[in-house]
Amino acid sequence: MDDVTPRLAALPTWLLGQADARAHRILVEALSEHGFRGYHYRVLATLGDGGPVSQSVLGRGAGLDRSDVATTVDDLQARGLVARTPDPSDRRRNVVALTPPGRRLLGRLDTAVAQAQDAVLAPLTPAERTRFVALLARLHP
Amino acid sequence: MDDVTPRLAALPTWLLGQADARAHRILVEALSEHGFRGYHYRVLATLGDGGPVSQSVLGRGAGLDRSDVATTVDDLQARGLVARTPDPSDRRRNVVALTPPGRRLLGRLDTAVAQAQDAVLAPLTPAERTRFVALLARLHP
DNA sequence: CCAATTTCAGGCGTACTGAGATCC
DNA sequence: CGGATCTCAGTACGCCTGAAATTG
Repeated sequence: MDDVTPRLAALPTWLLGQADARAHRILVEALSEHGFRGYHYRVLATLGDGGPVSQSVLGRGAGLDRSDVATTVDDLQARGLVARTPDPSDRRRNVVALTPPGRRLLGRLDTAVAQAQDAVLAPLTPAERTRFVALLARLHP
Repeated sequence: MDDVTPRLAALPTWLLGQADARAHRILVEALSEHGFRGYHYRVLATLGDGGPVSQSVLGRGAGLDRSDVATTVDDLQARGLVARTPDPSDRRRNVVALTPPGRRLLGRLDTAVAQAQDAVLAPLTPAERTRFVALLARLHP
């Protein structure tokens, strides 16, 4: 993308958006080859880290709106990748957990995502990647 | 966002997406206070830099799809901010140009965007901002 | 005939809002 | 009662595709 106009090219947020758009495309491509979208991976990854949780906790961890958690978990449940069971101790809650097939899938998606990361960061040297990620992490307070 | 789960927090693309989502929200907020969206600003900024151009060139410069250029220019034309005239030398083309009100508006939007930038980059020192932007610029080959 | 430009209709994915039902 | 949780319907935005009409 070398034909970015001067004014836009001078905007950090524009650069950020461009870089994220590229990363997003590569990531989406990697996931869609397996038949999934970003929401699916975020939910699976969050469950893989945190174990069975309520949908509200799941949404906070994965960065999904309360409303989108429901439909995403629906999808994953229909494919047998997560189990949704009412919490006996608080019947307002649904407890969502990875199934064994879900955990196996998560492993494969992790590999695909790792390869996508390398493609995204390919223009940077290892030292630059470290600095870049550190600055990124500082960027939301 | 300190409750990001470990697996996602370890992904550079995830960090990139988070940072961009925050920048995007701040930018959208700043523009919508003036009654405009991202597409509007991108088109105005591109016209402000490059002068009158055809819609295809405009779309390439602003990073808009061919299809969205038409409706965005429609919007701006209806508000009297751009003028769309057929190119006499190639009647397939529409030449789009800023009107005086459009140029004045662009100045105000530039100010609003500049303030949004500062908000986005606030966590970084000036030296860090420079390094960050330089790394970002390297990130698409 | 082929290529470029514009326009139209529409889909997909992410993000969000409001309202209602259920339960603590 | 207030407050939390989940579900559903609907919206907005950015990004993209396919097809048609016009012109070079």
